[in-house]
Amino acid sequence: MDTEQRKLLYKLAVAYYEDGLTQKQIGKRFGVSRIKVSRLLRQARQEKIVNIHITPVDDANIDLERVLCQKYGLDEVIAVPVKNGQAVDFYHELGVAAADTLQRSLQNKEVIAITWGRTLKAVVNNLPAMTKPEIRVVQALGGINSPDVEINGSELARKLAQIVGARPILLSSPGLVASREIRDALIKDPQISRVIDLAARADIALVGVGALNLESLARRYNIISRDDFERLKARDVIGDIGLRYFNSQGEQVDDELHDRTIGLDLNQLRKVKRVIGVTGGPDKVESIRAALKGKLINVLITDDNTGKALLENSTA
Amino acid sequence: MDTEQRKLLYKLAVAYYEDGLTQKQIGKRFGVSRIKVSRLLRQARQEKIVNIHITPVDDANIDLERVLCQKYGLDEVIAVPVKNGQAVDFYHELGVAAADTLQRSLQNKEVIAITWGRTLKAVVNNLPAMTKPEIRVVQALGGINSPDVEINGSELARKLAQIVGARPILLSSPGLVASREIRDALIKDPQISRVIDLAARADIALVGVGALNLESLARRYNIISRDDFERLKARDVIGDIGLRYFNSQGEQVDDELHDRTIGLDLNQLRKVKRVIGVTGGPDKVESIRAALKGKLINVLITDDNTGKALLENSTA
DNA sequence: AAGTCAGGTGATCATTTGTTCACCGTTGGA
DNA sequence: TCCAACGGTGAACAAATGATCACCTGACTT
Repeated sequence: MDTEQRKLLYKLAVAYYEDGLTQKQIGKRFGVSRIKVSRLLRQARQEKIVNIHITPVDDANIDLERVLCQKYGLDEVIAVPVKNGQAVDFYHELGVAAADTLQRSLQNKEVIAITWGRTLKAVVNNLPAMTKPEIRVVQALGGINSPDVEINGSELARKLAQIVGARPILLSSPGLVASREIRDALIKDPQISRVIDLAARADIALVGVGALNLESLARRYNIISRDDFERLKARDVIGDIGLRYFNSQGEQVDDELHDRTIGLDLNQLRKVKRVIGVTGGPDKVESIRAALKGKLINVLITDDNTGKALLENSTA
Repeated sequence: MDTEQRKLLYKLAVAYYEDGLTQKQIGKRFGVSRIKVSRLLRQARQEKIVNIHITPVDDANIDLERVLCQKYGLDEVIAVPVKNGQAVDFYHELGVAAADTLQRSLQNKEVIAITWGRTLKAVVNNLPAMTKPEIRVVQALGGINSPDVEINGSELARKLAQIVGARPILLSSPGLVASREIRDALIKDPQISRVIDLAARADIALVGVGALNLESLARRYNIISRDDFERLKARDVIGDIGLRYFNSQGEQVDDELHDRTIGLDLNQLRKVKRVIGVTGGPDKVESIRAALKGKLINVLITDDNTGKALLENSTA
């Protein structure tokens, strides 16, 4: 390119980026039409006369997060650094990161749906107190019988609401019942159906991701029976979100369990604009991958080891 | 600042500047309001997380030009490099630079006013041919008797118009007459007054700057008499633009010469949005400085030596 | 010599961005 | 305990910017 031209681009760039003039002002000053200034400035960027450099923060996982974001089409990924695999720290770290992200997402009048699990408990416990009375916290899955009452959906929703200063909206029913008939009966109750409808319209959903294996709480706490477990396995189920089971493509699997579950289903969840999935661990990699493939989650909060594993291709 | 906060700023900056997302999209993705994205991006710039660097062009005068621009509140300054003080090259170089600037300023239907002089001749001679029939070139000062006919305003206006492919509008009168009465009579002629009126409404004025000294063409060609010269000197006149004389503050000086001159006066000139002054040389420094102080010129095209001299403070 | 195609132009319109304002919650002090 | 000042917030508005379109010009082809 012409030296004169380069010089002009330089001058325009200085006027725009350093002196902060508007394109119109620059056009007037240099006797060029406003639109031409716009084009010349673009050219200056293309010609690398203007360089925009972003100082990287010293966090090794930034790249990992970005690549994951792109690979799975996510809105945001946070991969917290976990040196050793210590369990206590692990949940805490995930909880802190998720709490931060959740807090940032809160304005004043959202509807937040929440499921259950150890990770979500950590999220709730790391959230600072707020006063947001117009926010509603909705329990997205019925109650769970577990030794640790604090991971129960009702308890989590209640506590989250309390911390946020919001109104809790709870599901007064179990998450899983013995038969389809019972489920149907419960669902007819407006007290229940209304809550689920509200959860389906949530602005934000805070969910964990379960794996279908012997370590999973659902199995360890006998929430699903051994028969259920085996049957799901046979149907290539790989994990769940809120007891809604999916296969390796993140598709909802048609099983009678589905008809005994009371809570948000996966198709409803997919419609929520911001689904924050907080989860990690070696045994969960494949179920997380499936959930991501199925676009069940928009924001993934996990640890770096899990993140790295997700970058590699599925072994299945 | 918080590391988490820095990380967020980094992510937003990458999304905005590298991935080219809009602030609205980023807000949606990160669960933050659009307006907040705008504020955070500004913060990222303040915190130097985002650095905008402009590659300097290898032209030593860029800084000089910029400083001059600021010091005198000009729109633009071009200081062409002149190693040796060779006269021929000097006018040619100034002409090339001015022609480039003028050309850039031309759209399609401007009115260009032009005065006279050696420098302007060089400008016109370095302009490439164009076809802009809607442009009008107006002679801003009546004719001058000089040995070199090509520096005469009529000739310059005619030639400029021809090269641009535009319509010339000439002043059929001398630039300086013997008495106020003659001037008044000529001015009454609509043929003449209309031209001056048009010049006063010009979009662009192309002018030289004269010094009031013995080297000046006005004196050498005896355009102004020895008496005129001495009288002006006594009135602290320091230079002229188009035979309109001004003092060291660039203010028009009240002298009878003024009433014998036919052409644009300084107050009219000042109203033209884009006055391109093409001029330079050691003997002209102080008169250029005065013209700049008086805001008679918006765009200065000169040589680097003159530019440097203008940076220093007046000796007067 | 006429046609046509590419490149560049400004006008117009739509989008994006920044600014201003009123509001709210918090904090620090009386 | 109350009040006032403050910082932060989004809504509404204004400004700036980018995208699209139709047009023109100049160069090359037929």
